[in-house]
Amino acid sequence: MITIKEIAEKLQMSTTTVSNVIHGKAGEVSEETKRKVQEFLDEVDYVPNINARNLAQNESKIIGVALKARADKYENLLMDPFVSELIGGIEETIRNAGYFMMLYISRDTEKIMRRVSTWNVDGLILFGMIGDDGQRVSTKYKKPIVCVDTYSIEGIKHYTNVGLEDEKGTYEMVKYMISCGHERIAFMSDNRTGVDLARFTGYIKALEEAGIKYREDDFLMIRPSSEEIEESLEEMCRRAMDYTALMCVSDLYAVTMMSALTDRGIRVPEGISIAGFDDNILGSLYRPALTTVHQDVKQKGIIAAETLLKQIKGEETGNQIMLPTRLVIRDTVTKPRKSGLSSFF
Amino acid sequence: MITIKEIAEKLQMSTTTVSNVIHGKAGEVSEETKRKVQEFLDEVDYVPNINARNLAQNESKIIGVALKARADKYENLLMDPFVSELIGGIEETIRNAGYFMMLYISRDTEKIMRRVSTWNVDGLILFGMIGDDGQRVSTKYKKPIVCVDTYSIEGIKHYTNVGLEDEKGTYEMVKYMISCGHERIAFMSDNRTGVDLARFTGYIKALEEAGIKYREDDFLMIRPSSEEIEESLEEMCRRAMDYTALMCVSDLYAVTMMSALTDRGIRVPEGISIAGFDDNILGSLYRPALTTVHQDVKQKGIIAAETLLKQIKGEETGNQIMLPTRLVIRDTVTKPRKSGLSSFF
DNA sequence: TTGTACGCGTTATCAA
DNA sequence: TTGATAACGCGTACAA
Repeated sequence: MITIKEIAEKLQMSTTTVSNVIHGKAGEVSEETKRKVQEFLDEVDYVPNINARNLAQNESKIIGVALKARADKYENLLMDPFVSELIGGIEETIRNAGYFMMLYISRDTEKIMRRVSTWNVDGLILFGMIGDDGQRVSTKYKKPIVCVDTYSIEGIKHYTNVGLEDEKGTYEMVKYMISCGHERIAFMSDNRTGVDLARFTGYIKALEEAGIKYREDDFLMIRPSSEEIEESLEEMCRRAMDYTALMCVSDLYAVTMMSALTDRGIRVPEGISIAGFDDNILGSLYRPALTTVHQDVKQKGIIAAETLLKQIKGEETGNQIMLPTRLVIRDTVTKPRKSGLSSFF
Repeated sequence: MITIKEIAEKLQMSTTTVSNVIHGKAGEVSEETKRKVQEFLDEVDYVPNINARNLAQNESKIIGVALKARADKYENLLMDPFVSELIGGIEETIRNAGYFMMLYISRDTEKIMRRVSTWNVDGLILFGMIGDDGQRVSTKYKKPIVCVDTYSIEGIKHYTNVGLEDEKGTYEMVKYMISCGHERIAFMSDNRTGVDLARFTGYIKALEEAGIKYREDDFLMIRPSSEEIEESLEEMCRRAMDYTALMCVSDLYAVTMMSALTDRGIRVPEGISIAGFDDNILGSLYRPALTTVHQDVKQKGIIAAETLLKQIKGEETGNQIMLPTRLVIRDTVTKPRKSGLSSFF
């Protein structure tokens, strides 16, 4: 690793001159020396020491991306197609803007913050925060922050959330289900906070609007941990049979349920209609193809990164950006079956 | 961001003492001052500046992870479940060892190298390299490198490849197909290099061993770019009908083909048997559940990271690590249909 | 146009 | 047991 100092020595000139050439401060240096330095630079393949540069300039050109994993979900957060697509969008945008991406995953907000502030990253993108996580972060960390899909950011200043019309998405889908003739519609998720809560709210709203009464039983709470999943699926399938349609909080759960139901001899949509949310590869490749609520996840990542870059430049960005959803009608929601499920056994 | 210097000032002592307390050099400092410093440290929530630390110690604690995207595959490389699972394994291992992960994606080896050497990362994990990419990288970049799934690393020194028994995997699967009674078995992939070539070779080997003659037509070359995919799938389905079984190079293609065939009224496995390779969520969730060759992708990531960390510590690691595969027999490979496909129309 | 000298925050050396 | 001081490599204000 050759240093500026060494180069200056070899070339019999000052470090300032070399540095100036490197940074293309053309006016400050003669053509002659410029050429000489440039040649030597190429020859020895000089790469600056980032640590020294960052230390001197007090910036890092690094964007920190911190994912908070939920203990009960996926052992490997990146396996979630949603997460990887999101990161893909972020990475691409950051890279094109000349920044680097530091990826960090943890279940523990404290740990995340400790690590993140160790690296003096120029900005932060947070995903998976719940409750007052966001606030705790933003009081500790004074640089630009953009959150993705966070539903608890009231009253915080330098803080933008990139979210989705979650409520509207399920609202429209459930309304569509009702328009198909369904009256007994269950909702399935693994929790009732944040994004999931918003989607649930849309479901409730559509039911209410149609004069359908919601009972607590209509919420199917799946337990996705690998030890419990089989047992939980068994319960989900049993309970699902009381309904003619099932609104799932994600494509993953929708497809998982279709598989589980198929294994138990229940056909979709003949036995029960199912809708998902996300519109990812899981649902589009499955047969019957999944009727779902579309969101552009990559776009979400791009917007999040762009917003953060703006903030780093000092621009104001507002503190809520809502991306639209769109119904994707495919083959898993049809008219309800006539009678009980008994005909399917 | 409070610094050691400031702390030392406030506490009326030297930076050395503070630094010693931070690093737990217990013997060097009295209990009394140790306690005093520790208290203050907790109070102000001190976090070290990594740039300064790295500068002083001449290391970065960063592992670069460079993914080379193929132009014709996925616009968003991270959407590939394989890639995200791999990265998940790497990230976890790196993090637990106190390192950070820098993620960089590009199609251009030169660009990757330029970026990567700017960051003086302590080591490099490369994925997706083909041909002499690896060599070009390793001549320019003198620090530890670990490649994943690279098939062209002969004669390179500080270089370890973490691969898979690709050939053995398809060999055993095709052998299994043959044992089920299949004689007309096609192979499907989108290229014929690296990993795909190895898997193809296993297929050929199994055919030869059974005395089945391979014709060039038996290789179904899919074109996965989004513009061509529909047309290509049409062709794939048409050509697949000449066979009783299809060995796909990945679960993604296997499931894609099952969907496409289903859409055309061909049932799997009644109409045609299909096997995949990878054993990811796509195949396990699909119904009929996919018969496939299992590989532990997360483990691959873990091994790659562990190997790199060893190299960084100066240990020798050999230059080929081969992970095992395992047949996962589910529902998509059965006995061949009796006659032509006409009975299915 | 070029060079000197200092600061960035930390760790390490060596003297007190 | 503590403290001064010198590195680490780069950028830059200011002097020459």
